[in-house]
Amino acid sequence: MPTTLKEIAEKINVSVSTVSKALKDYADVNPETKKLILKTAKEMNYKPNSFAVNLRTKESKTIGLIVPEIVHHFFSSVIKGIIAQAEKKGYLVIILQSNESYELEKKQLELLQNKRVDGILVSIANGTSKFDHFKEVIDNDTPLVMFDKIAKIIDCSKVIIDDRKAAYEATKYLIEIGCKKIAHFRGPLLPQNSIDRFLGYKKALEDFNIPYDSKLVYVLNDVSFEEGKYYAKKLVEEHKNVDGIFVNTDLVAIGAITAFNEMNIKVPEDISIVGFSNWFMSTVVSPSLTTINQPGFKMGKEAFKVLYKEIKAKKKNEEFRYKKVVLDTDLIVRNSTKPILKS
Amino acid sequence: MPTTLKEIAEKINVSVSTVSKALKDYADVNPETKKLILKTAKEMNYKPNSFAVNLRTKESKTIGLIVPEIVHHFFSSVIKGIIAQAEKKGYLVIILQSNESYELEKKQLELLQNKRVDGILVSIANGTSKFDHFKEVIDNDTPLVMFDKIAKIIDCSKVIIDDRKAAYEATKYLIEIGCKKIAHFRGPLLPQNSIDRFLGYKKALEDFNIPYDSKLVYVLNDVSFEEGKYYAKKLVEEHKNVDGIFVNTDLVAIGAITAFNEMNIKVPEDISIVGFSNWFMSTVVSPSLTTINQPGFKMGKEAFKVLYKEIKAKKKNEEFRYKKVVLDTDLIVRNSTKPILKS
DNA sequence: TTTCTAAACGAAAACGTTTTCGAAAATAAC
DNA sequence: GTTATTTTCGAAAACGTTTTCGTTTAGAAA
Repeated sequence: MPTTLKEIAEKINVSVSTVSKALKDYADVNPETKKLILKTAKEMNYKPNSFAVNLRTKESKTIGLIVPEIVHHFFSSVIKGIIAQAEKKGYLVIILQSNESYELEKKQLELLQNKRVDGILVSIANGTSKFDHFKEVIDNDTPLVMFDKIAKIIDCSKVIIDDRKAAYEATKYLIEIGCKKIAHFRGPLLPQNSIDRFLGYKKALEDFNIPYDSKLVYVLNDVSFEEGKYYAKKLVEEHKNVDGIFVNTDLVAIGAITAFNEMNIKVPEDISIVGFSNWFMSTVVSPSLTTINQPGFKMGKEAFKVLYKEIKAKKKNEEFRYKKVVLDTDLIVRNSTKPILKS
Repeated sequence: MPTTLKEIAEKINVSVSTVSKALKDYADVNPETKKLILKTAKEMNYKPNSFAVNLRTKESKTIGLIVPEIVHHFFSSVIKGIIAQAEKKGYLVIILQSNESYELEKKQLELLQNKRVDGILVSIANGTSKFDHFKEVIDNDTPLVMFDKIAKIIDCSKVIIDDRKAAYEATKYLIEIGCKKIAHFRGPLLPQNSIDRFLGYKKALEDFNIPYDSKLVYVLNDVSFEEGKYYAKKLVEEHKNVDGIFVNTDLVAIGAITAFNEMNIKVPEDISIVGFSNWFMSTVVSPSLTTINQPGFKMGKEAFKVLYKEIKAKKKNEEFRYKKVVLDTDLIVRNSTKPILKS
C-alpha cells in the first residue's frame, strides 16, 4: 500500500499538517524539519493520493475531449496537439468519440461532467442539430471550448479556421488557372464547416463573374473515399466540360481522382481538383493533391490554451471573456491542378 | 453547486447513510422511503461526486493508455477500439503519447500511476531498451497489458499479432509469384516487431531455398515515407535484378512505390512490393499496395478486455494468470504484386 | 407478560488530503 | 522585569462518499 502523510508524520513524530505544509512549501515550517520531512518522504516513496487531492481541491487536472472520429488524419493531429499542450501544463486528457452521433455526444458530455473534469473540448458531431446539451455544460459552469466543428449559436470560446475564406481561396485559385465550369462536392447540410466552405465557393464564383449553378454542387453524406468515386462518376455523366472541382475534404477528392484515373479522364489536364485539409495521404496519391492546409496540431494546442485560461480564470473567480481564435490556412499547390493553356 | 447526499438527507429528514443506501439499492431501507429518496434525488439533480467515490472505493474507473504516436493509422484504430470497449464497461481512457521516446514513456508511466488509474495499456516506444519501469508498474500491483509493441522479457498480459508468421506469409507470397531476389526494408533494430518480421522474411527464404543475403536487408530509422523513397533509390543503385521487396510498414512501401514511379521502374511489372499493416492509404496509392492486414480496432478491443479481466480479478483478490492473445492477420493482394511470367 | 427476531434507520469511522486558526515557544522590544 | 511580536507547530474541520455496526421499534413467538 502506498505511503500516506500520516505514516510519514508518525515516523518522525510531527503532525500530518506539518508534513503536508512542508511538502507544499509553506512558510511556517522550520527549515530543519522541512528537510527531514522531504527526506523521509522520498525514502518512503511518498506519492500524494490524487483521489484525496481531487476531493479536497475540487479539481482533477483532467480535461475531457470529444471528437466525432479518431481514425482521421485531421482529428488525430488535433488530439496530438491537445495532449502535447495539456501535458505541458500538467493536465491529462480523457478522449471520447461521438461517431458523428448526437445521442452519443450528449451522453458523453454528461459522462464527463459527472466525472467532474476541469474542462471540456469538443468538436461537434455531424448528427447534432440541437445544442441544449452544450448550454447545460456552460450553465453548470464547466469551461467549454469548441474547435473546428462548432455551433455558432452557442456562446463559448472557439478555435477554428476561416472555412469560408479558405474555400474562397481554393475556388479563386481554380478560376485563376483558367477553370470556367467549377463543381463543388460539399459536406452534409448541417455542420457549419460545409456551409461555410460552400459559401466561400459561391462567393468566389460571384466575385469573378462565373454563374453559380446549383446542379454543380453535390451534397455528400459520409464524406468518404467511396462517395468521392461515386460523385465523380455522376458528375461526368451529368455534365460536360467541367474543368475544376473544389472538394470539401481530401479523402473525397482522392476518391474522385481515383475514379477519374479509372475513367481515363486526366487530372489535371482534363480537370483540376482542389481538396481540403491536407491529409498526409494527399502527398502520396497520384497525381498529388492540391489542397488547403488545415493546421490540426496547432488547432489542438490553441484549443487547450484557451481552455486552460478559462479554467484558471474560473479558479480565481475572475471574469472571463470568451475567445475566438481563427487560425491561418494556406493553399498548397500540387499536381492535381494545372493552368489551362489558352488555345 | 452540485447536490450532495447531505442536502438530500436534510430535505426529507433522513440520514446520509439511508440516502446512500437507497441510491445503491441496499436491502435495509423501507420501500416507501426509498421511493421518496429516489424521487428527490432526481428532482435535485443529484450526481455522485466522483472524487469522493474514488477516494472511498479506491478506484477511478479510468485507465491509462500510452502509444508511441497518435497520428498513425494503425494506432488510431487501436485507440478507437480501446475507447469503444472501455466505454461499454463504464471506463474512461486517458491517452498519452511517448513519441517513441524512452524518457517520455517512463515519465508518463509514473504520471499514470500517480493519478492512480485502475490499469494501464501500453505499446512500447522504439527508443525503449530498458524495461524496469514496466516491472515497477507490475510490482506496484497496477494491472498492465502490452499490445503490438511488447517486451518479451516482461511477464504480463499481451495482445499481439504473430509478426513472424505474417512476414513469412508475405515473403512466401512473393516467392510463390516467382520473385527470385527479394529485398527487405526492416524497422529499427530494437522493437520486437521488426525483429520478428525480419525473422519471418528470413525463414521464408530458407524454406524455399533462396539464399539469404544480408546486403538486401535495409534497416530504417524513422520508418517514414521519405525513408521509403531513399532506400528504394539506394536499392536500385546497389543491386540489379531485385524483383521483390517485403517492406516493414505500408508508409515506407508507399514511399518506395513513389520512388519507383519517379524512376520509371514499373510496379509490379519490374518489381513487386508487399507492405505491412494495411493502412487506408494503401488502397488509394497507385498501384494499390499488397499488404498484411493488421486488425487495429480488434486489437484495441481485445487489449481492453484483457485489462478489464485483470482489474476485476485484482479487485476480488483473485489470482490472475497473464494472457497472451494472438490475433489473426491476412494477406491482402492488390496491384503492387503480380505473378512473374516465365519466358 | 417476557423474549426473540426482523425490519428500518442512523451514528460514526474511514478514505487522505488541505487549510484555517489558535496555541506555544522563542525572540524582540520596552 | 513585562509586553509585543515572530516563529513554529498541531488540532480540527472539511471535502462527499461508503459501509460497518449498533439501536430502535414493531411484530412474532414463548
